Amino acid sequence: MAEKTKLWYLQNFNMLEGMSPKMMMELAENTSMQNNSKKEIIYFPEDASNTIYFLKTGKIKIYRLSEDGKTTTLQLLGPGEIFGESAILGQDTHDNIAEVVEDAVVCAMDKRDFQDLMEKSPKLTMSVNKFIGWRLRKIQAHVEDLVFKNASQRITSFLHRYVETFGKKMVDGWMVRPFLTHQEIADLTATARQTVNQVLNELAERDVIKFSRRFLQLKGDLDQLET
Amino acid sequence: MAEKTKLWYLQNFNMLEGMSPKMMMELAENTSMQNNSKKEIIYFPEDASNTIYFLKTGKIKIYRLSEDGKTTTLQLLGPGEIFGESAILGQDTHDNIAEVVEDAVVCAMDKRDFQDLMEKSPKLTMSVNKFIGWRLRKIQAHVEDLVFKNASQRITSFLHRYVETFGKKMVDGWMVRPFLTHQEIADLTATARQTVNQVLNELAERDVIKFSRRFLQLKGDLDQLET
DNA sequence: GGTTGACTGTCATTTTGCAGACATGTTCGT
DNA sequence: ACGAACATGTCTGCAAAATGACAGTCAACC
Repeated sequence: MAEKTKLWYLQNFNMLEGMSPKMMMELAENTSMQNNSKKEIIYFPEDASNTIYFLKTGKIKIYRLSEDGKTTTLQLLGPGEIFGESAILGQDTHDNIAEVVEDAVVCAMDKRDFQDLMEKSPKLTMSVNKFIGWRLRKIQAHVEDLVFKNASQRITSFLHRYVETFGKKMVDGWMVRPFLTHQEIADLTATARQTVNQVLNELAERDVIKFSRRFLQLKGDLDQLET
Repeated sequence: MAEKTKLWYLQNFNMLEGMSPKMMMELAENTSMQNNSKKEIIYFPEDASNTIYFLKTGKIKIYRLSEDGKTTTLQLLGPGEIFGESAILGQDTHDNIAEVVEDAVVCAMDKRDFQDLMEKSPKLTMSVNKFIGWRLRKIQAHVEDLVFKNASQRITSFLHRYVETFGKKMVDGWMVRPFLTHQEIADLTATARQTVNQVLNELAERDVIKFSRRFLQLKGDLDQLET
């Protein structure tokens, strides 16, 4: 495959910013690409974690199941994010599930290759550390939300983050498309489907948002979605 | 100070296992020791994170406050654990509070020194990654507990972990001393003080445990503390 | 050794949001 | 164009636990 195309794999990843072109080439050389469509599972818990993934386009969710079949989503990832990082954190199996939420292009790299590169480049190591730290903060904030906020606050502030991350700014507010199902939002916020529905309709009532299955529109400013 | 004493600083840290003696000397050289007594704060959020800490003896809790003064404890750390790791994860401030729960000996090392050593030793880097991965798993399990378990299950399984980690095995069960206050347990399990009291008394009723302010005794096997 | 402050034990009260049930609406495949 | 599968809207009851209030206990420190 043409080198240019290979390099394209690795564009738009914050984590790799500032790496030397030579390094990037080497990385790209070891990377392969796959197309995954909605509902495909990338890995299960107990699967060997030999691979680290770069999400080029689409959305992936990382979630967990309880014994009695309930679901909670730990993270919703968009373009530019990395997942399956347990591979480079010295763990040989995954402990959660990665599933495609929205058709995705994923770049995969063997953990050994990546670790070799890390040994050669302290700069890469630093970037990885930074990324992990950022991930750690995010999940701590998640805990904080679960403990301090009630159901509807969790839903509202999730919407805030969601619109901020995935939305497009318009003259009169924000637009996100496509949107998630109520059940998906419930799993992300540790609430019940019915509660999500209720809160969403309340917000629509107050004319803060407008939504349907395929889009969500925020009228006006992001900070209406507070508390 | 005598080199032997310096080296003592760094014994019993899983993370440092398998490091070369030379490396250990270098690490020890850059380490200083401090005694901290109960209720002392080691760092606050927004404090610059220039230091990484090794907990030699005692207990430290890492916690967060909400705007309206509520508390939740993210982690309770015992001898052999590391904290303040955000320093090596490329973040320049802390985002939570580290407080001494039980008189502690803490070894402190400047993050720059530590990072220099990491650059020299890929082995150390690997260990650090492993440690971070482990920390990440722990907090993900915490989230899972919060979402899937109810208050009394959280309290019981916290007791399980607590006894396992800090208790001494006896002929007829386990003993932990000193014990935590009900409020501290409440903060760790995201429950109310009164609920902790209730659950504890229930367990005592069923003759599974016996406790007072200063100790907790588990009669028989750990797996009585399940679900 | 008595007073102060922290911790424990136990109520009654109130709230939140989950669960179940079911109707309606939408999408997609054939 | 039809029906199955999936998604949304809405109601009702219920239960877990937080909250608030207060009495009893313990320990430490003048």
